[in-house]
Amino acid sequence: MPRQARSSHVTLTGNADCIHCPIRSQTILAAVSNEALNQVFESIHDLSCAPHSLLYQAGEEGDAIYVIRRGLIKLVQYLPNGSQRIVRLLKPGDIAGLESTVGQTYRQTAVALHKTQVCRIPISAIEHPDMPHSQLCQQFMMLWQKSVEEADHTITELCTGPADARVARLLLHPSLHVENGYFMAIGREDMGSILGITTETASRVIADFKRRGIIMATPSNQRTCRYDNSLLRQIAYS
Amino acid sequence: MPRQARSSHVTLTGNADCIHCPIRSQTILAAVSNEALNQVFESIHDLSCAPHSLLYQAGEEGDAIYVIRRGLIKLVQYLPNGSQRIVRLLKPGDIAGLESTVGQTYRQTAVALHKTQVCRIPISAIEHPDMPHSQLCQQFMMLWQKSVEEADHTITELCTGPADARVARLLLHPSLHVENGYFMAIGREDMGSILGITTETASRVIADFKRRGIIMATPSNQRTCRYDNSLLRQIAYS
DNA sequence: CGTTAAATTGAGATCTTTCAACTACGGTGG
DNA sequence: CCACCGTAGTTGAAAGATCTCAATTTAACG
Repeated sequence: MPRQARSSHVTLTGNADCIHCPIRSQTILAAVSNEALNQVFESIHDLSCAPHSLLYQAGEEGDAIYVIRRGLIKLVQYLPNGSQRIVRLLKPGDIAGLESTVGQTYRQTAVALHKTQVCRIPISAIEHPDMPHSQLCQQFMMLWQKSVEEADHTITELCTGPADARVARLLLHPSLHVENGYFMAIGREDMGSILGITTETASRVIADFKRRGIIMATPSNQRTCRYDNSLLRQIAYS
Repeated sequence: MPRQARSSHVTLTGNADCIHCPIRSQTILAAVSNEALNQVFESIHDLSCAPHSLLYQAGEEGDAIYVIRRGLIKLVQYLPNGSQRIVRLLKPGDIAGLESTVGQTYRQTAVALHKTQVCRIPISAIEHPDMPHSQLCQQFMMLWQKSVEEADHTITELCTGPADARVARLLLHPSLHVENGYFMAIGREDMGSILGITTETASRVIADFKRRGIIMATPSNQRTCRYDNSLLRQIAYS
């Protein structure tokens, strides 16, 4: 059963400093000139999200997109029967709430998995007359394409095959990858919601992987885990 | 194991008659004036696809999009281990090969399920200087959004829960819906590939539905089936 | 150090797959 | 016109995987 957010907090860090943003070149704002950016600058905000905090909820009027700068966001969809399913994981560089740019309400609920930093860019900023629409359009197309690809990847890799293969593929997933040989730790319940298996099964598979030495806890950092790439791959792709 | 296409044929019916096309208003060409259309007209072709024929294959250079006019198309993705997974079903009005508009190779293989008619619109036509780029851009955004939504729907509804609920949700899916109370017949193997279950399980569930009177064959038309909407819904959403 | 959430584990019930056999159907060629 | 053949669909039985429910352990945090 879905649990309600408890200590959830989204705090306004302040105005975003897009001009000096180190990852701007990797976002949709890459194509926007400093001059244009100055026009919309004030409406763009830097947010800090505590674990379990909500960026937005499914059904809300979509008035902004969110660029993930740090951490992980899950897009959760609730089913008619009350259970939930995680549809996508968003990592730094990804964008949440794209549907708001085509006038849609948010399709899923966006929840921070870890402590997360995001940039909130209101639709009004995107549609500002000084913004380079044609270039932005190209950028958005690419983002859409990426979303579809990611969703298709979820269907083919994370919803297919036995539980151990799914878990292995999830651990190999780029969103969880931090550096070579390490991945982000992720709760068993979330794991289950992504893979369409129960928490217990996820736990059993992970426990088994640990026993077999395929993954091992990193004592120094609780948030990451070390793994044996080739063994994981073998399990993931029989 | 994936079977190779046998009698597969895609035949060129001739140049498309976009000007008189009855469904043009529902496609991306809605926003294109007759004048602009006349410029690209010759490159747009009307194709007739036999069952099992290929529109394009995964990995091919994407040089056209395909508007489905009649019939059903499946987008199939092959997994490293050789098995296949159907990622999406496309019905009349949908578009296959959108990724070609952003310079990508085709991500999946597009195969006709039944006898199908499509319109092939080359990228060159879309990018023709006389075409209304800004409007087309809007249209494409909506199409992308629809693709993502469809993919997410597949994740949450067709890859989640017990086999009977999945089958029920598939039968209720808009792509299979022909008219109130009827849906398109679909092979058990394809069913399995969409739902992530085996052919046998799909067959058993369908046989069970038939015995319980939830669905019944339509004697007059082998291609469609009648169903009890409320019973199906009950099974689909416990 | 106590409290609470998360993770783990066990055992039995349930569901799905696997493998194999069998049936129904539609076309083909004699 | 009919026997033959291949494909798709169906069914059974046993093995295997996953889920459920419940108990327990571990970790996290004030």
